[in-house]
Amino acid sequence: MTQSSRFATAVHILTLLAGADDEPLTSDYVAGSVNTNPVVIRRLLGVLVKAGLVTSTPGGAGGSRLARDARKITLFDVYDAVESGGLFGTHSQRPNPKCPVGRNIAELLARRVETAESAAAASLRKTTVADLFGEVKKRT
Amino acid sequence: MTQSSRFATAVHILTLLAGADDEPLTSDYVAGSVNTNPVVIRRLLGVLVKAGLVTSTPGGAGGSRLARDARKITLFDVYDAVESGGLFGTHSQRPNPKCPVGRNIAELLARRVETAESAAAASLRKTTVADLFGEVKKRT
DNA sequence: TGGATTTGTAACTACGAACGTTACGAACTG
DNA sequence: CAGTTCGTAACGTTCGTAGTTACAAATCCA
Repeated sequence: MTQSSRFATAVHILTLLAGADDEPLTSDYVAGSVNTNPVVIRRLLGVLVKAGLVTSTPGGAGGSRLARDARKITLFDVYDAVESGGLFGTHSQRPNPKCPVGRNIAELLARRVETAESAAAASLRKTTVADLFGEVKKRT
Repeated sequence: MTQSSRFATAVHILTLLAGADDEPLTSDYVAGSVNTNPVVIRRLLGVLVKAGLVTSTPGGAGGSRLARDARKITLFDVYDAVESGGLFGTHSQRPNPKCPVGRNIAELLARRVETAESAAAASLRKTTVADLFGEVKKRT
């Protein structure tokens, strides 16, 4: 499992921005909804800016907004932006190359893992931030 | 990402056992191929025993062997046995319930995440330990 | 122009997970 | 009975994440 909360938090942030109708939201406001420290939010927003999903402006009346239509931001885009490394862990030490299994297992397993990750990615691509915000609105 | 090496190591162990033709392998021998400490292997073997994938016997001429045919052990079985928790992390703090997004986002996201995890699980079910050992043998 | 606001980022602490290691009792074989 | 091996407890190290404080830089508005 990706055992950081970055993906969930990033989705939360983007859903908030999707509902702000292009009004900039401050990291303080977002932190209030996520229930964490504004710096944690700003760190994550920095990554989202680099990924081209968000724009931020400092100063009075500053804040962050979506860089593009929420219908064009999929959950995979979000995952890809904020999580590094795959869904599955790999060997921590290089296995013994003198053993036939040790010499080959990492590569053979990596193939299957990549296939599984692709399947998960395809699934994540089916939902957009706009979809999530739409469901939130329906529940209001 | 599941950032432990337990899944990869467990697959490695089971592939070794699959090639042992029902001869018991010691944790010392397995540790030599995985390139780690025997206790790490025994800890993992304990989990695999509990999951019904492996049997172990102590004493001289003891060791571990597969509890069932390697063709009946899928990568999902292995993952499920040794990794707890999902592929994706969740919010570390409960979001603010006074905010419509905060109140709903965790549950709405969880649905999509479960779907993605199911897709990955289905993919892992397509490969067995016997498949991996077969490919190792082909490369020998 | 000057003060207030907000971002961006560095630095630090706290916490928990994973791994490696040592140690030793229990179980089993020959 | 001696030797082997597992099972497990205990401990230290390392690493990533989250939270916090602090402050410079950028921007807006009166």
